[in-house]
Amino acid sequence: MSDYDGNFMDDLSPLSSPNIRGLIAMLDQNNNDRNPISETFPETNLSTNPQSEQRSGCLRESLAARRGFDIPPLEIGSVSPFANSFRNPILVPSPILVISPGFRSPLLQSPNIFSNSSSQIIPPCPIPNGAPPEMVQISSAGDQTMIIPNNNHPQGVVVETDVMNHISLENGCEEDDMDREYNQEKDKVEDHNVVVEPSSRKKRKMVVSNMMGVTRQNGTDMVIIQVESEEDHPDDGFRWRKYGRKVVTGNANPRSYYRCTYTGCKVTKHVERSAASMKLVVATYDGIHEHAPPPERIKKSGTKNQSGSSMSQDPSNQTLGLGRPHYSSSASQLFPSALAPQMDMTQFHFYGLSKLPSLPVKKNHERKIDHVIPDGTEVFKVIWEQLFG
DNA sequence: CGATTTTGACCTGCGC
DNA sequence: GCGCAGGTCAAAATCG
Repeated sequence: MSDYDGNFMDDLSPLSSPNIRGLIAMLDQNNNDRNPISETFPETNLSTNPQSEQRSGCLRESLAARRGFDIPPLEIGSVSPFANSFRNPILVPSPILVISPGFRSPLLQSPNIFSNSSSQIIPPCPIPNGAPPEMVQISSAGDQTMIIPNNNHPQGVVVETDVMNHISLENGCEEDDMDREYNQEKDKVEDHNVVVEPSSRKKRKMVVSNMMGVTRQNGTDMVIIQVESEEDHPDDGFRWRKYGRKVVTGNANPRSYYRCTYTGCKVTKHVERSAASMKLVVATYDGIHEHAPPPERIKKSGTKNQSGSSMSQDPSNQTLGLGRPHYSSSASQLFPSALAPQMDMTQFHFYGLSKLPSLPVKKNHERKIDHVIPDGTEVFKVIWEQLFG
């Protein structure tokens, strides 16, 4: 039996899993004079399109001024060297949070930090004063949001954003007042840089956002994660059986469909290479594992993991880190087990990571990944510092 | 021989 | 009603 099987349930004591309401109350106490994130996050998006930046920027500032806060000016150069490649006004640049091989972050594994969020009304989280736009937003349940200031990360999380392109097309997804206000005004702006037609019910379900987000949608258990991986099916700790493969429109790379092989588990996922970059694998998880990951199979030396179904003894292997955690991972080194926040990432969406309009794929145009998080735990560390630091 | 992948056919929902 | 697209089924093939 693995460490995980033996210990992880013991780590899930109520005290070790402060609920989000409590977390945010703590934040409020520490950040009384700061703007709530729910009002702030539209400004976290950056434009890389000079024209739309000009127009949307004015709108953004106008809206922000009405809300009583300032928006720091954007320096394009501080965002990403390939930000300028997104200039097509009808395309939404994909958010990029590049997670390197070996990613098995507690951020993606702890099951409870935002648990039961759909039924709660959560006060908005504050963010630091003067927070720059280069930040990773973590949001949940529409009214739960965390933002990770990008520049707090020692190596800089790669986040490409485009000004206020947060368009929720979720059927029944509630916009907050500012979003609604913004979208109404945005519609008046010609040549705004997003055109997304909700042409079907499935498409309506998607949320287009150029920011990296972690959000749980009411009534859904879908998570979309994009990672850099050479493997077509990166290890996520669970065992999967492939049951289908399909080429979908907008992506020449086939999508593979997997089902969790655990008896009774109905979690499915599909995995495809990003149309924008062959380096990126987009995994969409549907459902929540109600079981622990199976013990890791012992990989015989010299044999390939034939199934591609995610079992490996090699800690350097690619992981997506969904489901419940192996606390033998670096997570347990970052936090004492009793403090390690619990969050099941199958309860969140990473908006805009896969359901975005296709990016232009240019031959000989290689999108450079200039910053890669060496270990996903760093992402969580940043969140943790924001919450309790 | 069991587990897993492959792949064409089929099903379902949606827009027109 | 038809066509399209996404998702699933299931028999055959493959692998260890």
